[in-house]
Amino acid sequence: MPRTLSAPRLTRQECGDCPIRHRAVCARCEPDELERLESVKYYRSYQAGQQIAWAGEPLDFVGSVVEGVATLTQTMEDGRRQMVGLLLPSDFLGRPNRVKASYDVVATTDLVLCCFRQKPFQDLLIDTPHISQRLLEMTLDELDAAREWMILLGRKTAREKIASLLSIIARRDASLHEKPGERSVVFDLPLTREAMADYLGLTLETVSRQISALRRDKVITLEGKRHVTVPDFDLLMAETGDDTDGGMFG
Amino acid sequence: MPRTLSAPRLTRQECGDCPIRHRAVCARCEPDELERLESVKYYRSYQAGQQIAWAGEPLDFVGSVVEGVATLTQTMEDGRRQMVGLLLPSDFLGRPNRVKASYDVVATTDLVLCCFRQKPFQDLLIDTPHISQRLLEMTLDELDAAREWMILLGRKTAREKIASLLSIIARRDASLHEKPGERSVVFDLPLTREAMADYLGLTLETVSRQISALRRDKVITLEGKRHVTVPDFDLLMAETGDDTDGGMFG
DNA sequence: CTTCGACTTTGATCGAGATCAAGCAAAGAA
DNA sequence: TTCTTTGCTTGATCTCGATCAAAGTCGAAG
Repeated sequence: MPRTLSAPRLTRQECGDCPIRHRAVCARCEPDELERLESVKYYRSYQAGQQIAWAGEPLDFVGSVVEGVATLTQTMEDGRRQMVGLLLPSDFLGRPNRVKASYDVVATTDLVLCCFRQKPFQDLLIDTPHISQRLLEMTLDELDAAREWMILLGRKTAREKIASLLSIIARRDASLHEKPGERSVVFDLPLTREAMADYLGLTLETVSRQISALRRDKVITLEGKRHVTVPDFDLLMAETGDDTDGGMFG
Repeated sequence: MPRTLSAPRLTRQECGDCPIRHRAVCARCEPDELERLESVKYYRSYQAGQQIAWAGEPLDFVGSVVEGVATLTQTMEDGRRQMVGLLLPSDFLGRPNRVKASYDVVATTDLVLCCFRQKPFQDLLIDTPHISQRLLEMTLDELDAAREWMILLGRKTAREKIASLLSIIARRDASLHEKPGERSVVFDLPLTREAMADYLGLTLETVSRQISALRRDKVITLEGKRHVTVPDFDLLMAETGDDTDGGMFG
C-alpha cells in the first residue's frame, strides 16, 4: 500500500522567485549555490487532511514548506495526542541523516513542499556552509519556540493557552499582509478545535468553552467557526500571561 | 554588584583527557582543531545553587558542562516557573551569536564549564565544520528532547511525569557507570522537590505525594530524601506511559 | 547538645479542566 | 427534500492536582 497516496511531483518554480526564498534553509545561498539546489530539488503537493509521514516509518526526504500548514504530532499508546510543532511556510521538515520520521506529520491545509532526498541533501550540507549555518540558526529558533511552548503547556491556564495561540497566529498573519500600527487584526484559524486541543494540551470541549468565553468578554469576535477578529490586539496580549512589554523577540 | 559572584577561572585540562571529549561540541575535532580550541577555551566553576545567567541579561560566552548539573528556567511575571532544560555533562550552554541569555541558568550542583567568548567561538564555527556539524546535531537532539518533554507536560499524569523523570535520570546514570543487563538501578536525585516540580509542571506537594505513592507501591525505594533505588527498571518504565518496546531511540 | 532554617511530608479542602452526554449547524449525498 | 457526517457548542458532574495549613526531618551553626 503506497504511503504517499497522491503526491504529484511538480517541477515549477525558479528559486529566484520562490515565495520563501529569503526565510527558508536556502535563505543565505548565493546564485551559484541556488543553481545546485535547483538541480536536485523537487516539489510535492498534499491535500488538506493528508498525512505526510508516520512516526517510526521511513521518510527518505527533507524539505521546506512552500505553502500551507502542517502539524507534527506525537501519540501515546492509549491515544493521548500532543502536537509538538506547527510547520508554516519556510519551516523545515525532517532531520538530516535520519531515515525514520520522529513524528506524525499531517497537512492541515493544502500544502506544497520543496524537497530533497536525504543523500544529496547531506552532500549539500557538507559542502555548502551557507546551508548548514542557516539550518543551525533555524533549528536554534525552533528550540526556542519549543521551550516557549513548554511554559505554555506546563504553567498556563486554559484561557491563557487559547489567547497565546490566537496571538501567535494573529502575529504571523499580520507579519504577512497587515499594515503595521494596526490595532485590530483579522484572520482565519488554520486548525480545528481538536487540533488546537492537541496543540495546547487541552480537550476540544475546553477549547470551545474558552473561545466562547473570550467572545463573551469581547476580546475576539467570531464569524462562522474559523474567522476571527481581534478588535484590540493589546487586549488579547493581556490575556496570554506573557510579558506585556518587549516580548519574546525583544 | 558583580553578577558572577565567585567564578574562579581555572586553566586545567588538556582536551585530550577531558571527560566529555567524545560527547561535547568538540567531539568530532581533529588534534589540530583541538589545539586551536585549547588556545581560546577557559574554565569557570560555580557552586551548587549559584546562578550562572539571568534571562534577558548579557551573557558573553558559550560553553560545555564538564561536571555537574545546571537548569534552564523561564519565569512568568507572577512567579510561575517552568524549567525548560537540564544541562548535564557534555551539554552545551548558550547560543552562538546571541549576546543576551534567553533563560535563567542555575547550577544545581557544583559545576565546571569549559567556556568560549562569543566572538572567538563564532570564528571557530565558521572555519571548523567539525564543530558546526556537531553543534547542529546536538541542537537537533535537544529539539527532540524538548518535544519529548512537551508530551510529558501536555498529556501525562502526575504519576507518569514522576516516573518519566526518574527513568531519565536513572538511564543517564546507568549509561555512566552501571553494568548493562542490570535490572535494578541506584542513583541520587540531582534536584530538589521544588526543582522537580518546576521541571514537570507540578507543585512540590504533588511531587512529594507521587514519590511517596511510588514508594508505597514498591516501584522505588528511598534512603534519605535523595537516594533512590529502582528494584526493577521495567516496572518503573511501565509507569511512565511511554511505549514499552523500542523506546525513543529505536 | 540545642537551635535554626531549608527541605520535605502529609492532611484537608477547593477548583479548573476532564469526562460524559446531548444537541446544534453546515455541507454533502441520496 | 431528508439523511448523514463532521465539526462545534453547551450542560452536568467528577476528579486530579492545586492550594492552604501544619508538622516532621536533618544537617549545619552556635
